[in-house]
Amino acid sequence: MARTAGSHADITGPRLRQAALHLFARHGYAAVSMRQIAQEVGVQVGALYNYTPDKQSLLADLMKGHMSELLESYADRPDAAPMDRLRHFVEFHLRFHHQRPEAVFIAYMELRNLTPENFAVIEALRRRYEQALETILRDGIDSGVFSVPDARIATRALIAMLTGVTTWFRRDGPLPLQEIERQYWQMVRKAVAA
Amino acid sequence: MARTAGSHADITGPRLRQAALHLFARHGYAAVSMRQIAQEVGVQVGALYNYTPDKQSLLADLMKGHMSELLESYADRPDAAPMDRLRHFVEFHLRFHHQRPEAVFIAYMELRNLTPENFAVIEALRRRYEQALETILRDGIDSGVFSVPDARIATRALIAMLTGVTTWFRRDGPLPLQEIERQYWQMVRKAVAA
DNA sequence: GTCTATATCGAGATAGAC
DNA sequence: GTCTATCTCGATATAGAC
Repeated sequence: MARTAGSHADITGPRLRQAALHLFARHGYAAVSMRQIAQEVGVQVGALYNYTPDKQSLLADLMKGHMSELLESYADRPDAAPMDRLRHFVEFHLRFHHQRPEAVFIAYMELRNLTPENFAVIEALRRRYEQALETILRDGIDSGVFSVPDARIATRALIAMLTGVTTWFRRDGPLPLQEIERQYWQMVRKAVAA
Repeated sequence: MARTAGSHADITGPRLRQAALHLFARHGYAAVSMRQIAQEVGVQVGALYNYTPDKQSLLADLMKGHMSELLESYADRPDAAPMDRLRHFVEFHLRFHHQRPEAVFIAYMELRNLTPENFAVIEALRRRYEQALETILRDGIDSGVFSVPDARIATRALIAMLTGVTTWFRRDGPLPLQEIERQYWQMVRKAVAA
């Protein structure tokens, strides 16, 4: 089974995605060139276009992949008590985002650089995720364990707070993730408690 | 007092800053060209360089101006009760940021596009502002009215939550700013209360 | 102070040989 | 599948006339 010299279909694809993720997160989509990405991957520019039709698709695919994975990974427990579901959401959110800081960063920094069509797709996925938290809050309000004037606003406030962790948390910093989880959970719990 | 035909020193300067603010916020620093800015201002590209040595300085000046204004506008009341000071901070933060959504957006989206020297300056200003809130929290912890495990982490959490408002709040939306203030204050107060 | 013209560079993307 | 070479375009920035 002779192969064409220099053929590496199975590894160049993933490497391209990884390099783009890394560079987009670090310098921003608009500031990164296909040439830079090619260098990081270790191929020439032309070769990249075997794996993506253009730069925009590269960004859109990264974001769609991230958001899809987020939604697939999250599993609500509609039968559990709202307080337990909220705690589960907070832990899930912090852990999931902690494991992919670059994808998270891109997902909310590069929305402006999506074409309108791609933006609509990402926005719909993001909205679905927010709905998950909003539902928990509404259920808790209905059963009297939570007290917030507007579940929609509280949802946005909590997600902004939780996602903000990725802007400063460092894996090799003084605090373990578990401690961050504990402290954020305290604040979230108290903020919405009845 | 004859003036050179086409001379508009006094208005082109401010217009340049305004156009850059608007375009950077909308499309991102790296995605905006000096040509676009010139078109928005209503002059040719070359004329812009009478007002800024280069594009980077334009960004840095906008950010420095914003952060300086933020720090100058905020006045703590160190003799007041921590709870009152916290409330004052929350209201100030929401109102100030509400009045300049574009500058706010740039201030935390374009940090990556600053040269290391400019970044250091902005970062120091940002740190000083965070310190203002952190001090309030520490004083409140000392006097027993607040209860959070770590004032530094709580500071970051609260600022992320409050600043997040600018990503979705619209002046012409269904909710007045006053209502937003009320709801966020409730959540902040409860989150850090003893 | 603004204009036109231009120098210099690097961008995204494609063609065709291997 | 990757390479080299290239097309086309637009970027930042500057020079010199008005």
